[in-house]
Amino acid sequence: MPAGKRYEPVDPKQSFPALEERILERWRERDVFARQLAEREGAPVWSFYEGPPTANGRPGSHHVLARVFKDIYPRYQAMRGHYVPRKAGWDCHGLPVELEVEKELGISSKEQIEEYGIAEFNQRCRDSVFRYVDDWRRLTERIGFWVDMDDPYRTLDNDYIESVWWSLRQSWDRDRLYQGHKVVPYCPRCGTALSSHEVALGYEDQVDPSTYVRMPVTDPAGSGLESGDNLLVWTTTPWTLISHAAIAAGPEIRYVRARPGGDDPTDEVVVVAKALAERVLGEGWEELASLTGRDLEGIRYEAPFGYIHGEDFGPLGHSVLLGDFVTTEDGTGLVHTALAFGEDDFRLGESYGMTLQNPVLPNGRFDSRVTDFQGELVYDHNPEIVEALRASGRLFRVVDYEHAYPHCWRCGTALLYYAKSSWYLRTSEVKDRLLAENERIGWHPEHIKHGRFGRWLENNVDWALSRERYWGTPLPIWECTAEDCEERFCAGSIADLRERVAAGSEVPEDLHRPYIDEVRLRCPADGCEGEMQRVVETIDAWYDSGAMPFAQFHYPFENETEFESRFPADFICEGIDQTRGWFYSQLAESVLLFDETNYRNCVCLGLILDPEGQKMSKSRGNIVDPWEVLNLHGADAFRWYYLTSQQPWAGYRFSVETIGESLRQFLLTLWNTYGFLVMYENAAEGQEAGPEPDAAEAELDRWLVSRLQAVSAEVGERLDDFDSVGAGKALADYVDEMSNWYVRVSRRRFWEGDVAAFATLRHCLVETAKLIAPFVPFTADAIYVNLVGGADGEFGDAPDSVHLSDFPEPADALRDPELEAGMDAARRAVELGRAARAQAKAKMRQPLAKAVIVATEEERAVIERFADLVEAELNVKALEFVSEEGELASWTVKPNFRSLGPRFGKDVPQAKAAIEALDPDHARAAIAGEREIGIAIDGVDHTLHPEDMTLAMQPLDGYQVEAEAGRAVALALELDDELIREGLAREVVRAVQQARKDAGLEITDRIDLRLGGDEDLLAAARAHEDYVTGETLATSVTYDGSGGEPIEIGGRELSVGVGRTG
RNA sequence: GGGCGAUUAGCUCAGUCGGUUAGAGCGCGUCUCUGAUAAGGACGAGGUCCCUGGUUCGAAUCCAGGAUCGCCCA
Repeated sequence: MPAGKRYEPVDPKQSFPALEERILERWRERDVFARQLAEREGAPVWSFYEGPPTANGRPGSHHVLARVFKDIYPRYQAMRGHYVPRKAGWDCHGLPVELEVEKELGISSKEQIEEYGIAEFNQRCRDSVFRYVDDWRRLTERIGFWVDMDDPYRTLDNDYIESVWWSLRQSWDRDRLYQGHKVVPYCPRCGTALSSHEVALGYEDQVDPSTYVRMPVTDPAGSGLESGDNLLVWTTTPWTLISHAAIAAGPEIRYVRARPGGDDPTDEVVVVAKALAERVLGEGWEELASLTGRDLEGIRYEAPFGYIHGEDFGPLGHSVLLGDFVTTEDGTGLVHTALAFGEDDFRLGESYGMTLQNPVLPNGRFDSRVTDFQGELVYDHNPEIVEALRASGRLFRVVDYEHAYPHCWRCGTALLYYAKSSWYLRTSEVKDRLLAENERIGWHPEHIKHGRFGRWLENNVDWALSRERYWGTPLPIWECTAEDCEERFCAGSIADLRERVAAGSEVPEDLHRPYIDEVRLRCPADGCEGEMQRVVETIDAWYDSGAMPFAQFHYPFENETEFESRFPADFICEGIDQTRGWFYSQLAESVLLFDETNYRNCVCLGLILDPEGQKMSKSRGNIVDPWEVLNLHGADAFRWYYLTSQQPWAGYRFSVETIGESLRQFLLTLWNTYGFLVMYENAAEGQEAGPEPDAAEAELDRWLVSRLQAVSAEVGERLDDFDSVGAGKALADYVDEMSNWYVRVSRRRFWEGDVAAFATLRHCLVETAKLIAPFVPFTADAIYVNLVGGADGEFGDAPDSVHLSDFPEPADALRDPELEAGMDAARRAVELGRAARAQAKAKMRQPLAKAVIVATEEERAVIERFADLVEAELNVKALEFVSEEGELASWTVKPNFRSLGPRFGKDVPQAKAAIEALDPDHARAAIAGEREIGIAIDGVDHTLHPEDMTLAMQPLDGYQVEAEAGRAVALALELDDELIREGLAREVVRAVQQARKDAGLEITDRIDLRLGGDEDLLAAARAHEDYVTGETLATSVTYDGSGGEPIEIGGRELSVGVGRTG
């Protein structure tokens, strides 16, 4: 460090937003982000995947949260020497985009979209997804998120789509892409399936007939039932009974063969779950036999309606099957199953290989098989169907039942759960691999692994990939249109299409609908002359984003090395709501394609709430606009708040004010410490270079450097573990120690221009700037640039930005744990002394003769190292130690339960009593290992170990002392004339300093001092004239009272006149 | 309805694989210190660690049930 370096003056009233704008400008000018990347090229890659947002809305505070966490760890790892490329991305497809455009156009159905024109509609979608991209860029830069937004991946680009097609073709080749059926919420009026969030919009209460139906057994199949026994089933949608296919029973559920009770007992025999028997059969029901669901499997019975025959469903039609989904929460424990109208029903049928029968047309009306209700809306005829059951003697009971049922949010029609054909990815085939790879992911928080995410994976079902929509990646499957040909083709590249394109057709510029729909291919089947046409579906936009690990590089068509060097990612980070979204889609695709997870660590983020715990939303009007925070407090305050205030997945309750708090507590403290150093270093002219940190002599300096090593180690470990909260805590503690202890007790050394103090504080601040750089990149760089580069910006061999430097490595040689512990003890002694002063109402300015410190021998030794410090802080002339039991203190022995518990177990209370009754002197000797102590419990002798007890000093009653566990400080309160004079002299100094301040003098200005007023004060000032003039930089002093404002000091009057000299 | 999580001071949150006397910051009150500070320090008020049971010598911590809130899913 060159001698006499001058620094840019530091404005103690610095506006952080303005400072950050300056730093941003400097980053731009010097291209710091690009240089950080360039300098690390060739180093080990630390890979980050950016989960793409959609830019069709303005970014909000929750986006700032995500982007701050996406910044800190890559920034840190780059400083750790890794090459950390950060490629931005945009999610462009999907239903939300379409809905937004529909809203703009004032339309709300597929028919209307098609009428409007798919080409025009998609063009509008394309325009809409980048509508706010400039807002995103501005915000991203302003909050200091370093990500390459000049070369982002975009899911709508042809290259991206081609990579997605390649991946689908991979699954196609492995027979993992197939067409199947699925039960979906479906609006029969709009003719479309609804996504889950659309369904959630439309729940309404409605009343349905809660209907219990008898199904007489025809073949007990060895179950122990008899023919004619009635299986009881329950449904709230009687119209589905027409499609009744089977009954599901829970394999572990206990069922009873029983006679109903109630007012009107009959002889009939029914079968229900035992847990529900009383509710269904009434009080007084009679159990005839008990059996499990497993026993019931295979029983055949007569279905309530004959429109569809049992055998039409396959061999198991109209028989009892086992289903894990059956509960005894409601109904009868025997579940009416109609394959086409329920998720569970459908899957049960699938697992038993049943044949789907669906007598309901896509318009919600019965088909010709249902002769009595043909062409009628299904749910209009529940009453007639119930009546028909009554007439045939099958109705056991019917009551009104009110429940929430989903309706179409567009038209209000009650939805059907309806089996539709759809394209699937066979993810269930790789379920075990998904679970195994999940084990390898470092989840933050940990419980996601086996909780929310693990559970979800365990229940994995095949991914319903297709959507009958418009703005999305087209499903690249072509089908032959020839009558008898069932040939299908899955394109894995644009070249695939070019190779097969039929005469008169060509591959379009834009791979989206409707252009891709026009591409016809030659059918490859032997002897088939037909042409192939694309299926109409697009794919789930989640698949797009999940494809980013490879599609962002247009892999495998190019950039193979880039893909490989960055796969898998070391780190991803998104909102916790992505567990079933991006976290899943990526993992599923990577396991399908590469048999490996594509991310090693995942940090989950919670929700942003207002101070009342309400979700922030436009309609509530409680949104915190990120720009408001940025303009008022700055990005670093925002970042620091998010990164350190609490575990990020727990969610945040915040307001603009909350962030001001984090600014004051941390950034301002640091800034002031830094400003203090710069002010004094600039003031000390012609200073020499101070010693290197490893050559510091003063214990305080060595302490601050030692603590720096400890903090560097801690922060590094925490950040390695994605724990910004823990790291931030360590940093905040250190900054507090630096400011409120080191600087405060070292003020005199700075004042006197002690180069060692300058060097130490400068070194520690520069290193601290490096440590905080990933958290608060602006402030960190501001401090670093000034302290290292100085006013003339000469960096020598050092990098010209903190973000180009290496993260501090702790140096064990500079650590001194004993010193740290000693300082701790000294600080505690000071705290106790201050408390004692407050208790005694003895002002700090009044010097006291001595402080008596009660401490053990070991503590005494360490505190004595800092005796001067403690004396100065307590303003006492001397320290005295009491370490023997005596007039001030007594010993007490306390049991250590941690050690006693495992050994004594139930007898701990007795051991406790025995220990507390010990003679303290004996206990001390035992702890010192000088003698053994035995205690007897229930006639058994035990020897106590030294760690079984702790010794504490207890101040004796009757002394004005402050005490905490084992320590105490007492103050001598008697004052003699000399002490009083000294106290008064200090009062005078304080008054003069105030006068200097009021007169607007610089701290280095020399003054002529004129004092007048109370004789005692003047006498005290005279007696300590060197002290008074030295402290106040007075070159001359008179006591004639001429001029100056009178000031009142403890009932005495003092007039102070100050005038700048020369 | 299911899964997951949360519940600790007026507010925002810590609380180390169970150790007996539960902490911090902010806010509030009293005092104090101050030529780095938008600050610092001391003291004080403020707690049924959501409730009920259980396990244990010992529970904010572990288990079960319940309540409330939130997220995800239906």
